[in-house]
Amino acid sequence: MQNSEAMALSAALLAAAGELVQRIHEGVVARGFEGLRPAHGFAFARLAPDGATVTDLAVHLGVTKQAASQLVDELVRKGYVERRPHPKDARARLVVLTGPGWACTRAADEAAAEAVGAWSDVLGEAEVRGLREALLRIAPEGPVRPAW
Amino acid sequence: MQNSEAMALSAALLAAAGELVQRIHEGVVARGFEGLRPAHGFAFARLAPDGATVTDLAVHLGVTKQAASQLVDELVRKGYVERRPHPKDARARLVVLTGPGWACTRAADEAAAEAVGAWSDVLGEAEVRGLREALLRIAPEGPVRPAW
DNA sequence: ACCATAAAGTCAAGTAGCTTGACCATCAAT
DNA sequence: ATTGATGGTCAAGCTACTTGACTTTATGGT
Repeated sequence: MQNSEAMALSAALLAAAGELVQRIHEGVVARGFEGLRPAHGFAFARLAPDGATVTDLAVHLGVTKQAASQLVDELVRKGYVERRPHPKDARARLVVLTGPGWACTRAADEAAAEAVGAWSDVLGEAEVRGLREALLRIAPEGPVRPAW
Repeated sequence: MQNSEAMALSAALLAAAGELVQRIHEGVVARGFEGLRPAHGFAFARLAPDGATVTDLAVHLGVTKQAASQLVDELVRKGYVERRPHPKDARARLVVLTGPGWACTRAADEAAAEAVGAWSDVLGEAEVRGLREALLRIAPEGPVRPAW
């Protein structure tokens, strides 16, 4: 592997990831959810199954818990999540999605499927599947929110 | 393609891209270049062949020219680039890499080759090649500096 | 040749999202 | 019961970015 090929792969990877995030975000906006940034989507992904604490969210996003708390404030203000008392720990609070929060999560799923579908048209479904599995083997533990 | 699979692909793509950027950055630091952020590397990539104007750089990075100008200021202060008069346009200034700038660029190439080499150990060279070509066909025009 | 418009760059001020630091309430282990 | 660790918030500060205003030089039409 020559250096220039490694750089070409890096650039292609960044371009693909950037374009995907952009398209998902546009799809979400097109479905009527405004005032959100991609970072909020990363948060929704963590909150989706059963909710999470602010600290969980901070770890997931790779930021301080103060930053995660501010992000939750914002989502509460916009009606996408709410803070509920934690069933097992009186210090903690469980942040869960509201109705609009779930709707937005579904919209993001749809937008993602749409964006990836466009790739299937170019590569074919089999190769897209191969792509996903190769990436999963490469970076199973990569940061969710790459910061740079 | 189901929605959940699209999200899995998105997550894997982001994780891989994030990890790659992180590793390249660490490799650059390990080679003795400090005080730099990944964004500077994206700038180097544009400056590498023959230099570029601040406006070129701004377009490449997807930021305002003021932001690009500030970034150049910083790189000048740290000795990685210098501003030279533009040969064809007295308004413009050509930003070019200095010796240390070139050395840092080579270090980044090496670090990238190292990181991608680790992937080859997992996937095999052929599949990594396939990955690169699939990504290039998917997102030839993606943003260099995904912002989120 | 002249003027109007556009483009390259910089200075200055404001902003948004993050950080560090300090603090309180609660948990868990001795 | 005491001590240290953990979840969360408040407050202040930092930094990379933005918008706005301006100067200098290029470009194109008349």
